[in-house]
Amino acid sequence: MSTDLHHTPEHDATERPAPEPASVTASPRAAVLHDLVIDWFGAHARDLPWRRPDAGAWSVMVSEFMLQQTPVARVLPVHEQWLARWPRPADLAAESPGEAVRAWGRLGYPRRALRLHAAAGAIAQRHGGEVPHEHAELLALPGVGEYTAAAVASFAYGRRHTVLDTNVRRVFARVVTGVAHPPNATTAAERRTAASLLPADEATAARWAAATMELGALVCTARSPQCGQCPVAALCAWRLAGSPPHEGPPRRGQTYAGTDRQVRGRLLAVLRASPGPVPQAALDAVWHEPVQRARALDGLVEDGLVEPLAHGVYRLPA
DNA sequence: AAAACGTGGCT
DNA sequence: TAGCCAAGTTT
Repeated sequence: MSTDLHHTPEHDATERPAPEPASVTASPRAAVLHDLVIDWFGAHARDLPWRRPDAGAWSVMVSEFMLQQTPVARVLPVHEQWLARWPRPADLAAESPGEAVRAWGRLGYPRRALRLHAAAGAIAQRHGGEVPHEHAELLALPGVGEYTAAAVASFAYGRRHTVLDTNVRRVFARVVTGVAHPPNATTAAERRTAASLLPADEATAARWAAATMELGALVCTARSPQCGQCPVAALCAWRLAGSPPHEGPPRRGQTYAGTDRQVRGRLLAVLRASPGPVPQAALDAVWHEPVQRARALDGLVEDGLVEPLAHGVYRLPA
């Protein structure tokens, strides 16, 4: 079946200080896979602002923060506004965190705005204003986890990293493992698969990362995969197995209505809409239940998303 | 390691 | 309609 797709483990550049193994001979099937997906990418990749030749590392980094759990279509306009307003990390760092939260708009998970603002500050202070090249340095920035560090290093600087996001995980689950969906949490086996398939050549690896992600986003989608358009349908383990349905525990579901998250969202929406401080009464109006409302507001203050002023007045953090 | 953390479009 | 899903990170 697909066993020879992953018989030549290579090292992820995540372990960069260690000597890079001389180009291990990739299996012929892996090489074919690389070519098919990368060629497909060349013909079908979307023209996204953060992928253009003139896009800098900062543009890439802003996009990666915004794209965490948020669809491309919603990110596009906000990303454009951010880059126009804050063309460099130092520009954002010079603003108040509250302005970052306000400009985040309705992208969701506004703590990302706070973390991106803090990351910009760290970049301005510790990295001379330039987005760092090293995976470890990126990982040390607030809001940057394993995925985002690899994505920025790979997409912005062409470095060799396993970029394992939900799209890539799904592509590998199907093409390599032969199942409909990846596990709920990333496993060591998935990391091994990704590492074994990572092209030895740095530039090719970066291209492969973007290409597999795009394939998952456009063709090998979660709901209704377009296998008829897939460049690797002929060697996809899942297809060859007859496209069996998902087995095992139900996929991660999220409840929202009635949760603290919903209340937080409403409270913050009021704060964002107001240019200045907001009286308690305006916040009280968003949710009927006082205990939950107070808990949500406390949480926002705790997170640094809201700043309490004297006598029951609140605002976005200055 | 499980759960919290927003928002909106699609089926 | 109700649930699924979207380039995850943090605690």
